Amino acid sequence: MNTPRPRGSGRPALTRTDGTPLRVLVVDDDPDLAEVLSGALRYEGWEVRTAGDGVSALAEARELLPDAVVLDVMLPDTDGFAVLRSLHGVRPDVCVLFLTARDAVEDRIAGITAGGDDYVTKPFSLEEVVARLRGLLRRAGMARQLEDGPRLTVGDLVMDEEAREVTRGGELVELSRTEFELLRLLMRNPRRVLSKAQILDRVWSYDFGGQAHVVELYISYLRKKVDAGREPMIHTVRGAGYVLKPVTR
Amino acid sequence: MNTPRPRGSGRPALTRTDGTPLRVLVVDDDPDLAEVLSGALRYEGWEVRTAGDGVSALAEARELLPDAVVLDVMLPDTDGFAVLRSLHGVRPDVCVLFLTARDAVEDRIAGITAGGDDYVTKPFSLEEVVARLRGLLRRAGMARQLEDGPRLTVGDLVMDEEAREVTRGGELVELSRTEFELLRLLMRNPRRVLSKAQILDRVWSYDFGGQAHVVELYISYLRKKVDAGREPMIHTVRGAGYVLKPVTR
DNA sequence: GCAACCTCTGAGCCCGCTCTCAGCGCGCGG
DNA sequence: CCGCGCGCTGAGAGCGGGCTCAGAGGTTGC
Repeated sequence: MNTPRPRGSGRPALTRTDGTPLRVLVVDDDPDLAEVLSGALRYEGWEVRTAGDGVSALAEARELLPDAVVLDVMLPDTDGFAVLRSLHGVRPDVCVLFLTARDAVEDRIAGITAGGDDYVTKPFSLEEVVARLRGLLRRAGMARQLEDGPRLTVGDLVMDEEAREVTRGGELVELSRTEFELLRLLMRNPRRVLSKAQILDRVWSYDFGGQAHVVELYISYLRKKVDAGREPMIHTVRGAGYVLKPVTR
Repeated sequence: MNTPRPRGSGRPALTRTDGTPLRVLVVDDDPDLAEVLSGALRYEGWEVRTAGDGVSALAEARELLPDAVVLDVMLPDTDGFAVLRSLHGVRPDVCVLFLTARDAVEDRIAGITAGGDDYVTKPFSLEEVVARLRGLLRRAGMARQLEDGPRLTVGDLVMDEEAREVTRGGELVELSRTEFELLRLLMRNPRRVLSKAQILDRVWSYDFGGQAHVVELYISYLRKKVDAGREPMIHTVRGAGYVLKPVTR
């Protein structure tokens, strides 16, 4: 069996119920942003294509028949509503994740997302986009691997993404938003060393100007809450980064 | 058995007694509104089609043989009541939910709805449409899952949707209309974090221009009535939204 | 026509979260 | 064994999310 594993991932490719990889179309008029997004999604196992405006998005969509679309609301030509309608015309069950500026007309977003669709405000972190997209797919029951539910488990550490709840050994661990996203990244990459730069890229929004120092800080917060008094699961690899490992005994 | 689960909700798909998904036809001449409605209904597990006028509505109906129809009374070509008559010709037991302007001729509506059908006045909230439609289906005994009755239970919190009655620990909790709808949304998504935007989309009418601030306000109202003095069930997840959870002990 | 209620707006406050800075420990290389 | 630098952590400032109160406008019912 020769399933072409997407580059980089280490994770098995996301596949649909028929075994073919999940397809996503990224639509944004900023080519840099589109590139970053498509890179991250490819890394996650998606088959990705991009478009820069509404018209070419539709053309691509007709050809690709994507399972999901990441769609900037502000496009040079069309408006989000029209694109959405056309997309649903091409494929009624397509999942759409909107990208929108924070103070952009939120009222218009309200309503667009009324179905199963979702949105993320700029500036966003890659982890957030990836997680939302996974959420959409899971709820749509499209991906094989995701059908077991929104649970993430490493050792006795369990994360329920929908309830935003984390427990270790059955005990509830309360986390802030950033702590939660950092831990999610670690849990989705167990036993793999992640550099501070990688972490910064995925957990913090792309326009974050600060130093990699915050990563250390948040790792220390996580340790206090997750490892507190217990056998540590978060390990420092000096000069390389951090790893999350289940306790081996 | 491989029934393709329609997108949405993590709720089981709405199915008819023979196991196939419930079918609904949405008829409205405003394509944006039709899109929003069909999105929401698909999310709820319906198989949806749309039409923009009376003639194509009939054509679609003959093909789809829908279990229910969401029907704007004001159509460009025919009037809603003529469509209704024809629909009943296609399928006598079809459920119809009318959409109508507030000051429309209420007496005519009243006459129609005597037959078991229902109506909602514009502007409406999606939760309202969805709930009414569920009510129709339940009364018609068409959906499998709904046969157990209009009761919604989370912990010691119980909602009777038809009687519009809520009790916590046996004590009656009196709620205003908006409070009721907000709580219903929360109760239909227990243990799942809902963002303020999501809540706004579903509980407030689609033309609501205001800020997400109202959601906070109504959450605080709900807390005073539902959580008053008791172990809290409504929880804030900072930067993410709100969750309703049964008290864990 | 009045009273009660409901809904929403705006302002102000509080507090949790995020991040900066600084100092210290400790591992590692010399 | 010493010194440097990476990593850890405590303190604290600033910010912004979220809560509450007060009140205006609208609607319903008497």
